[in-house]
Amino acid sequence: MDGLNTSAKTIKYTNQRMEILKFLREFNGHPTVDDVYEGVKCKLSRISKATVYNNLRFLAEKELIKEVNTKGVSRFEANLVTHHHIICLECGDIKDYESEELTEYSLNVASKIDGFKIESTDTNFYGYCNKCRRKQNG
Amino acid sequence: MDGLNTSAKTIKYTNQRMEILKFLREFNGHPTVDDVYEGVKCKLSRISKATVYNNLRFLAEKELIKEVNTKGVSRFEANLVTHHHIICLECGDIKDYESEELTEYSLNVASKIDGFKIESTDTNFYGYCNKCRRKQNG
DNA sequence: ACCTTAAATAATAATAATTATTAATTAGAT
DNA sequence: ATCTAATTAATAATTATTATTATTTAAGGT
Ligand SMILES: [Mn+2]
Ligand SMILES: [Mn+2]
Ligand SMILES: [Zn+2]
Ligand SMILES: [Zn+2]
Repeated sequence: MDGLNTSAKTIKYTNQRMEILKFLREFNGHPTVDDVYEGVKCKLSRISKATVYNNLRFLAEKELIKEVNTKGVSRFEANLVTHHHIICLECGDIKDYESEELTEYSLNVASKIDGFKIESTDTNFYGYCNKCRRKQNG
Repeated sequence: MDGLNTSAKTIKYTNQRMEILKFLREFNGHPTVDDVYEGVKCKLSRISKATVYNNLRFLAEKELIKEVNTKGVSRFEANLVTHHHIICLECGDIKDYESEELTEYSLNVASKIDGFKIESTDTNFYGYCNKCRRKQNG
C-alpha cells in the first residue's frame, strides 16, 4: 500500500504508524481511539495507547486521515473524499453519505459568507437507523 | 420569561434550572459546561458542577436547548431554530448561520435517503475567521 | 555496514471531562 | 402543614486526553 506520500521532510515510517493507517483504511468507518488501539493490538501487542493518540493526531495533521466531529469521544476516518454523515440518535452509528450535489450546493452557499474564509463543509443528517426503529416499534 | 412549558408531568422549576436556561438564552452562543458553570455562579454561588451537567442534559432531553457536536468538550445553545455553523479551524469560534434555503435543500436530500428516518440536519462550514487570518498574514 | 541524531515509542504520571453515589434539601401536590 | 419524588451539593469514581521521560529506532550520511 502507498504509505505517507506527503510533502514530508522527516517522517518516519514506523510499524505503529503504518498499522494504524492500515487499520483505518480497512476499517472503513469512524473508529474511536480505543477502537484503533484494540484493532492494532493483534499486530502490535506492545503498542502504547499514547502512541495511538500521537499517531492519529499526526496523521490528521498530515491530512492522511480526518477527525470527525462527534459528541463525546474523538473519532477518525480514512475517507478523505468530501462527504456527509448520517447519524443515528439512538445507537450513535455513523454512516457516510456521498452527494456531490449537496457538497456543491453547500460550497456555493459558503462562497457568499463573508468574514470567514471557508475551506470545507459537511452536512450531518440525524435520525434513526432501521435496527433502532425496529426495536422501538414492535 | 417563559419557563419550562413543555409537555411536562413532574418538572420542578428550580432556581438552578431556571438560571442555567436563562444564561443560555442570554449568552447567545455555544458555551461549554464550564462557561455555564462560571456564568451562573454570580447568581448561585453554591451551585455544584454536577447540577450544571444534570440540567444541561435534562434541558437538552426536554428539547429546550440543544447540544452542539464539536470536537473536544460539549457545548450547548438555546437557539432552537434549525441553523448551521461556521467554525474557525484556528480559534474554534462557532458562529450561527441561518439559511432556510440550505435547510430546505438538505431536508430534500434527506427525504431520499433510505434505511434511515431522518429527523433533522445541519451543515458545518470550516474555515478561518477574520481575526485569525489577520494574525496569520502580517 | 557502522554512526549519528532527531523523531518516535512505551510506560506511566498528570490533567481534564464526565458520570455515579449518597445524604440532605426542596418544589409542588394533597 | 405534611408528604414525597425530584433535585441538589459534595464528592468519589471513571474516562478521555495530554504531558513527561528514559529508551528505542528509522533514515540519512560516512
Ligand atoms: Mn465519514
Ligand atoms: Mn448554533
Ligand atoms: Zn441506530
Ligand atoms: Zn478564528
